[in-house]
Amino acid sequence: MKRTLKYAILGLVHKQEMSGYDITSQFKQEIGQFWSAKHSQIYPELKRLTEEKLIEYRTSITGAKLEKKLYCITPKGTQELTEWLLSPKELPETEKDEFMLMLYFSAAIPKEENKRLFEDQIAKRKEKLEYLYESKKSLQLLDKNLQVPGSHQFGHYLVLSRAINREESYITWLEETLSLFE
Amino acid sequence: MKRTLKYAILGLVHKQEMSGYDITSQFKQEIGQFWSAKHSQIYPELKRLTEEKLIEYRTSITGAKLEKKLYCITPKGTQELTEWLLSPKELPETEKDEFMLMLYFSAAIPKEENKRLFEDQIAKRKEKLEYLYESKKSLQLLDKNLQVPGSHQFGHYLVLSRAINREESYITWLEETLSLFE
DNA sequence: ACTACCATGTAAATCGTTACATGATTAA
DNA sequence: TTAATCATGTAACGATTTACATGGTAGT
Repeated sequence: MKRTLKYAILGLVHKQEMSGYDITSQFKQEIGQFWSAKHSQIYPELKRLTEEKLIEYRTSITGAKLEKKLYCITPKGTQELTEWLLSPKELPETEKDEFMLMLYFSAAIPKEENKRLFEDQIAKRKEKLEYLYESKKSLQLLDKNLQVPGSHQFGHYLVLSRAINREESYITWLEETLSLFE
Repeated sequence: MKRTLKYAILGLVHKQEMSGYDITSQFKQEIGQFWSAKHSQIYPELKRLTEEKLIEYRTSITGAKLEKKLYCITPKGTQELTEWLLSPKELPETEKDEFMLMLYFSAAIPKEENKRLFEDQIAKRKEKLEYLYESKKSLQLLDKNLQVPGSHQFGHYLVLSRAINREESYITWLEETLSLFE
């Protein structure tokens, strides 16, 4: 009875009118670091939220025939979104990480293989971090007051900032731990 | 076709003979920070792995009638476990975090409410961190050479160490970000 | 013409949680 | 005797992914 996708969609259409395709695109942007869904999950959820009268849509035509449904939030939807936003969030008991699961059993493989796997993971995380730095740079060009609560892009800033912090601290730990093998 | 639970179970029964109940208990310990499953998912998976001849079991009786099935890994199971351990792990596109999803939309609620939610999250993460520190302390009493690769408890050390790093860096970010609101 | 992208949906399978269901053992 | 823990399973539901399925638009 958590229905987090429901609130993710309500939050997005609260910001502005959006199609299912637009929501799918958003989950490929910054917020996708912390929540996402495939279009095959989004379209049925949009239908359900419409039935629940939390959102509604108008139809817009692009070109000659291409139809899209632009969803916006209803007052009832805003009410439920606000309640969710204000509710304290419990910590998940488990934050799954396949690499760490592997490490837990890594006594079963040779030290050299362990080092190789650490190096591979560090390279991948550094690549992702570079991409996050670039995203933050682009965002800063758009908005000088980025770090001020209430600035237009503050939500974007928060997720990028935390995504960077998450990667940086993971990489630091990987590097420090790899050095134990040397 | 990922079947991560399969490898989690193979890894556990590779360490030592174990019942479904024992596996469930393990997921409530350190490794549960990075992977877990409920018993309702574990028992069917044990059945499946047995059919696939990756594990096998003997029956043991406690007291007068209480039966338990003690599973161990087969050579075929060890083979598949090793292949998985040696394979580089892709980064997940999304590492879900409901608190961060909320923050992305938090422009919709008052600054004071934001601060309250940050403080709540910091308190919860600090409480968890204290528990992790205590676990590490207990582990250090068991094993002086903890931080040496190859030490008996090295797998435990790695997961605890990373769990602590993860909480510490999250808390640091939360505190720094909260200060932007002041 | 062709490619990348826009746009929406459904079906099937898998993964994961909550609830249902039962019974034994151990220590206070 | 009663509560906590040991022990194993299934059923129903919900969440998520992969695959199936179709067609339009815009730029080169």
